[in-house]
Amino acid sequence: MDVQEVERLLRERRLFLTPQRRAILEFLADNGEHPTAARVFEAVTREHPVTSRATVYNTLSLFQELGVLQEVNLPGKEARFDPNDEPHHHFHCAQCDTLFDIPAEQVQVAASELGDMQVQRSSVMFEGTCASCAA
Amino acid sequence: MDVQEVERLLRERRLFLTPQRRAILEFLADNGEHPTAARVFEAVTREHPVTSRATVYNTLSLFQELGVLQEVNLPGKEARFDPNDEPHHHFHCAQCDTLFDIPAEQVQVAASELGDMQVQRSSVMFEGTCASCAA
DNA sequence: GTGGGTGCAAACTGTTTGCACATCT
DNA sequence: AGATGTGCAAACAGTTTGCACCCAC
Repeated sequence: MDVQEVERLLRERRLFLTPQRRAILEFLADNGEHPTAARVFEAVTREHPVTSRATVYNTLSLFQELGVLQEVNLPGKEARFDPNDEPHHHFHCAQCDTLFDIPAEQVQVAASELGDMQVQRSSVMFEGTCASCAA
Repeated sequence: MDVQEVERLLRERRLFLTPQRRAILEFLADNGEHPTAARVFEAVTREHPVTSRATVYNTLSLFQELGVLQEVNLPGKEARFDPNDEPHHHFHCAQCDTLFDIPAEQVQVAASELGDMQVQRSSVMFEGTCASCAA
């Protein structure tokens, strides 16, 4: 997720890059931790004490529409947001609940016999125990 | 998901096979539609008019603990429940929102370089347009 | 000036919980 | 009999919505 790129997309749609949006954007841009909406809110209010949850959710939805952000859902967990725009998959550690990115090159998915279904995207979720939990 | 098998697992744990549990079980057993909790509730109350949502949720959780049921989550959607105990993956049609099972044999997932992560399960979610929506 | 955007609080949805009563073995 | 399960309603968490005010262009 690239700040410049998002700025361009916003301009293209005649949408403002407000301070709140910029703050959320900058927080996400260099964040590999798949934060929840609550984490984003917390981080943003640290710099912008007056910010509302609604704005955070609005912005997260907007960024999803712009295609620069993806929502990841796990049963019984809050949604996590994933700003990684390289094609990739995920590994979820059942012990510590961390979500890791797995570069697409490291995973091969091959499907035969999907009939007439048109696949636009495929994502793999690995479940298991991460290195530090295994130790 | 096999009725006999679940009965056995319940007995093993000294748990009752109550009429409600049986009704939920039978509804799920031959159901390939990945129903939501609400759909299960609806179906069960058709035969057992007095049944509570709580019981449905309790039972669905119990069945998950027994390992005969899996929850499938998609962003912004209610949880779906999947009684298919053959290893398989999913195809989600973005148009009609249907969730299809894709037998595991039709999909190959190969991962290299997962480091010390211990993979216990992996599931692939395909997103796209199903045959009837494409027509 | 005018289309967005924002904050706030209330609404909403899906799910969980607490508790008295009922049921299964 | 006694553990387990149930229904009900209230609580809950996360998210969305309505609305009045505000701000960037």
